[in-house]
Amino acid sequence: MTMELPAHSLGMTNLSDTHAAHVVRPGNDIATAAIEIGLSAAIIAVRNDEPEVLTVRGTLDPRMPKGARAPSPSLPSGPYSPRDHRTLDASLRSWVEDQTGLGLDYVEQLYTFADRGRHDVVGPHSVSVGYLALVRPSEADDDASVTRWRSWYDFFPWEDWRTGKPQIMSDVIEPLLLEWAGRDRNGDATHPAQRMDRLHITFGMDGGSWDEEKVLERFELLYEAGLVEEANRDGHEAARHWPARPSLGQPLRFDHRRILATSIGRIRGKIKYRPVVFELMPDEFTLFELQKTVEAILGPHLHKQNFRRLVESAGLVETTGEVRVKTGGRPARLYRFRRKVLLERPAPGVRVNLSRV
Amino acid sequence: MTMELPAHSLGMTNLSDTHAAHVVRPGNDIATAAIEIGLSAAIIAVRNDEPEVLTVRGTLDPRMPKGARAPSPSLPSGPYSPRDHRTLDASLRSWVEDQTGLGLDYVEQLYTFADRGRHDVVGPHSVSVGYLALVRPSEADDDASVTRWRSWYDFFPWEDWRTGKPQIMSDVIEPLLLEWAGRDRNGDATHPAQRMDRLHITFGMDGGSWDEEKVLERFELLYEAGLVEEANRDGHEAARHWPARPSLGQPLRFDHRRILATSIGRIRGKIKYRPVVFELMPDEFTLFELQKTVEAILGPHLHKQNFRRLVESAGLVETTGEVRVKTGGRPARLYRFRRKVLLERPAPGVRVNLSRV
DNA sequence: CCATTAATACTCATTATGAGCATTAATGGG
DNA sequence: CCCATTAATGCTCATAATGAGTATTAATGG
Repeated sequence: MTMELPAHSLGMTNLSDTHAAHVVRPGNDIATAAIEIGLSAAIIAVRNDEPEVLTVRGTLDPRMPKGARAPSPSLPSGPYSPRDHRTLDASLRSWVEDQTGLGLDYVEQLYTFADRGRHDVVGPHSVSVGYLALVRPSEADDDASVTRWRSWYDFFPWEDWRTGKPQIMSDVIEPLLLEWAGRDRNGDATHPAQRMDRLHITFGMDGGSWDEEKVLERFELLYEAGLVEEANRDGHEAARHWPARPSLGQPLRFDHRRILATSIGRIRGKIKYRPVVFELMPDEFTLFELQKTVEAILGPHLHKQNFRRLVESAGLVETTGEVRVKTGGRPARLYRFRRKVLLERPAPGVRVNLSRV
Repeated sequence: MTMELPAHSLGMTNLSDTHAAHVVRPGNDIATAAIEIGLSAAIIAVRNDEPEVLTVRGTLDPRMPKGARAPSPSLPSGPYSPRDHRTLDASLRSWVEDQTGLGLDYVEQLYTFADRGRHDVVGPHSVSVGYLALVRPSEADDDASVTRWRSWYDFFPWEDWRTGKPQIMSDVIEPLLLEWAGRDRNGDATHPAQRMDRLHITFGMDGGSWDEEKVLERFELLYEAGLVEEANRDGHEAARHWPARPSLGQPLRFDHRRILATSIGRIRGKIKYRPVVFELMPDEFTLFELQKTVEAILGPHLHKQNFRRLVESAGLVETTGEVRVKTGGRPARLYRFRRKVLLERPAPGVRVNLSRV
């Protein structure tokens, strides 16, 4: 048997040139500072073709001074309590159910962050474990007054390419980023166009292309450039370079916008090679409804006939025998997810490609 | 523009049917049990076409009774100390350098585990963050007496398909797993062939195919079945069902074999779509050396001519102009990684496919 | 000088992918 | 009741990507 390999990558190559003495300490003794672990979940649903995330309203602390602004909303979150739960997952589900009433089905751990100085909290050191959860529209009711479903583009307006390049990119972001890149040379001449390279890769500026998966990279760059409110909040040095204090998109508390960025990037990537869309669909749906859900997440428009061909030929769905009539045209057949594909999958790994990008 | 979507997945669908009362608690207060965070790294290198991992020898504690067995080796690891390091990464690099003298370049966070009862440690609760690091063979010297490079197949002999299906699969593992699956029905009749389904997916038994990326899933299944030493060590119930106490592969301390399993699965997956192989290569190499490194990781043999075609057409490498002579045949041109591809990458995400598997 | 061993160059059949064109079947108005 | 409109479906086609195989070329070691 032979395989083919794909071809490239951003390569998370971190160049740390630290080379200390070769002191070798055997064994490993775990004994150090006590830390708190916060679990946060970006809970995603697609409702009316709009990708949404469940937020918890920023409530105004009654002890706060009059006229203080309500704090930013946050993602459902809470501490990990090993006393009550054996695993992080279990703890998260429990917290989410307490806070939102939602029983989660699909849950995926994203990343563990521990940036000191990237929260507006004081107190003990905390490490933050981010999760992604997907729920079906039927689960996503709007009753609660404390939680609220919001379009994820409220927080990342520059990610909304559903109708072409968003205005905010050309009008606001690109000029500001160019200015930021311009300040690059002032620093050290060792890295000539380091910043422009990053803009090229992450924002597709200067002739690059837009990679809809690089949501986190873009947010991190905007944070570093001091262009999102969180950077200002955290007292990030770069934020002081802007006299006008620009603030792009709605901020979230703690590092929650970073977790949401990670989630969006992850789901955009995963939807392309794993049948996760079905976690967002009701039991029965038309192929076009399925397509619109995928498009809500990815942005660009898919070729309808080819989408149908792909989904059907891959055996992902089976018809229910019924049709939906009020489509505006010819009635559409209803389908359901064929769970059996999960058992049939041929040789998933055979699709080698080295770095196709 | 239109895109195509791939088609399936194991879908980490966790069915939690917990549906508590819809108690909604606003805000989010972080305040709970103090926990320790352990960082561990699976440091990988390919030396002489053998995929290896750096281990720290299990030293015999002098207080231990005479004749006690030396504890299992472990991965380089240590606690996260927020006082000394701002990020988890920084802390990890520092620990690794202390323990092994290695300055890491490519580092990637894998997963955060927190299974109470899955360590042989007593004391405070600890959460474990696993990392994957890749180093070049030139970095991987064998001097130290405390650390040791070992083939990763020492720990996962069933993963070694380089010369076809490994003996241990047919002779030992499959029979034991079938026995385990047989005990399934005894439990509840609600899940008829649940275990067989899992064997079908993870081990390709009963007509399924072997997915070289499912390293973690296989290890977890063996753990659950009580077939790896760690399950016995942790007092896992399933381990008691085996009178003969089978133990497959070399065990590691704590949950380190799980972290290594995650690493192998991750790198096997990633090498197919990101140019991470080059993190394992010296500056100059022949295309066949590159291929052998990929094969060390993936197992199956690649078609030589097609591999060359892929790598060259993707613009991943450029020739140095020199050749290597002692190849055993015609001299081979030397190549180096073309770092510029990282800036050229077209539209990486355009490769939509929904779930191609 | 020749047999052996790889490296490298090409060719070919099959599939996968990206785009259109054509047909079918509801709906809402004359 | 017929027709224009709007989608859902069905099919065809050109091109690119993949998996395999055959043919050459250039060292090395008797």
